[in-house]
Amino acid sequence: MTKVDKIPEPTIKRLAFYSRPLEDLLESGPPVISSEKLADSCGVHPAQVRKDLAYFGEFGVRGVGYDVRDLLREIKRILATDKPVYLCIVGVGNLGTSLIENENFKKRGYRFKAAFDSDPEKQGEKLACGLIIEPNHRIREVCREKEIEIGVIATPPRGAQRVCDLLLDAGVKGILNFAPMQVRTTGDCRVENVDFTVKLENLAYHLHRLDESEG
Amino acid sequence: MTKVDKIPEPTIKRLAFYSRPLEDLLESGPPVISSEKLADSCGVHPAQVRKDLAYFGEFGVRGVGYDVRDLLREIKRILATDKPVYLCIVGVGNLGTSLIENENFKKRGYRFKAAFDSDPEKQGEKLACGLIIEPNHRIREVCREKEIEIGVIATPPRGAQRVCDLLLDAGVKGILNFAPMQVRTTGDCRVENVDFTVKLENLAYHLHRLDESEG
DNA sequence: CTTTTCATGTGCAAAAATTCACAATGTCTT
DNA sequence: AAGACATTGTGAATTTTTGCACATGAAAAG
Ligand SMILES: NC(=O)c1ccc[n+]([C@@H]2O[C@H](COP(=O)([O-])OP(=O)(O)OC[C@H]3O[C@@H](n4cnc5c(N)ncnc54)[C@H](O)[C@@H]3O)[C@@H](O)[C@H]2O)c1
Ligand SMILES: NC(=O)c1ccc[n+]([C@@H]2O[C@H](COP(=O)([O-])OP(=O)(O)OC[C@H]3O[C@@H](n4cnc5c(N)ncnc54)[C@H](O)[C@@H]3O)[C@@H](O)[C@H]2O)c1
Repeated sequence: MTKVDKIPEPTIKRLAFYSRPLEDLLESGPPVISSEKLADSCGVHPAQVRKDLAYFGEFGVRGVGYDVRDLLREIKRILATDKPVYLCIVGVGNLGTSLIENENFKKRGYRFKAAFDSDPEKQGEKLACGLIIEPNHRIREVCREKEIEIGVIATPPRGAQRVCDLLLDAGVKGILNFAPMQVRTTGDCRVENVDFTVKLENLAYHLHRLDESEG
Repeated sequence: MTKVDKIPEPTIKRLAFYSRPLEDLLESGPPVISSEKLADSCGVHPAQVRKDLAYFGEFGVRGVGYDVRDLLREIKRILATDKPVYLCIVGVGNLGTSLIENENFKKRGYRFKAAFDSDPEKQGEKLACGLIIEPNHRIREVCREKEIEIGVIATPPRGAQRVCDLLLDAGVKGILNFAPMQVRTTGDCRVENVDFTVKLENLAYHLHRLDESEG
């Protein structure tokens, strides 16, 4: 299907990145874009864009560029977001609620099909989206029943590993972890960690470097 | 100060990563840790840990390992998070509120010193942390007055670039951007983007790959 | 005091990722 | 129809990052 066996990990990240400006262009913009323009709006090198896309096929027209609509469709197909992806969330606190209510996920085909929380006070509560918060012991059954592929962890770090184990047991194939700790999984479940403080520490480091090189 | 001019970007990211298990160990664990153990709990290679740390000095003891307390202090010093870092947030919606209320930031020395929102309904509202939501036109004055170094953007993507420009004008040196779009800055202000859907798309891609290789 | 043990720090090799540079190939103009 | 032009797709060169392997040095054991 693809030109090489193993696609570089950074390429996958960038594909998702490319789709943002393409979505904007689709609504209001020229129907065609060059690798240079696309690279510009994503802050990468034009050759990088071409090489990334070339792993999966020849989507462009020489001398012209890429058809915005076609390219976006191809990228979505590659990333497997052309069909809905079913999610569940564990931990319906501040962050969890804001994730569920966020329109961005739905727009991109990610659907929350279930929500779990260990707090008995919250169980049974009906969310704006219509979901009812269920207890943790239902994770296995509900995930299997609703064919949930990805679990989102939005609990405090203390409970994260236990929740992770429950999700593994429920057969999810991917976990998006917001708790600031490393969770262990088996080989056939992939974890992506989202840690804002890592990004902040990155900023703090470079701010400081800037001061030094100035002085 | 450091052994080479340019520290690899991945090294900085990992330093932030290393600090989390160290914080846990500090509370309850042995006072010394080996590069192997530390690497294990972060999912990286032991030699990587040693090399990353070696850029900044010799923090370990041969035959023994690293003193947890010392190492954590060194890492915090390197990342410039040994002193408080002042933040402001623009866009106090679902996500913004959950960020402000999150204890994790405070624990690591990040302090929200101001909050802004363009919605007149929200302006003047007092948050749980004591901050009062101010209008955007106050960004410049307040940021300069309170010596805010980093701005957090939590507005819808449409307004993000405008907000970014205001923050630049206010003299912030770093921006943490949660809006799913690329914002443009001048050279002396660094941007870090947080985009959950990129991570989700990553997961979706690999889920699909897994299916393929199985079939 | 000497030997053994253990884990660091690091030069070097390998692997991965990025960028260059240009032939290939399409469109537009005359 | 031919030439000018623009931009892709890609092999090669370069840069960056990772991992190996072992000398080095500190502590513990004998
Ligand atoms: N809020 C943020 O902006 C933010 C930012 C970065 C990281 N995080 C991380 O995300 C996680 C959630 O943050 P939050 O602000 O929503 O916290 P929160 O305290 O508001 O919500 C946590 C929720 O998880 C539930 N919970 C606790 N243990 C559970 C378990 N074992 N199983 C199921 N549910 C459980 C609680 O009942 C609560 O509803 C934390 O780990 C936090 O560090 C949050
Ligand atoms: N909520 C999430 O979990 C989540 C996840 C991923 C990304 N995001 C992104 O984060 C951003 C905020 O998300 P949210 O869920 O909090 O949205 P929200 O609609 O709840 O809040 C947005 C807030 O920004 C304010 N605002 C709008 N334009 C502004 C401007 N120009 N200046 C100042 N304030 C302005 C609004 O008044 C509102 O209070 C969005 O870009 C969203 O895509 C959110």
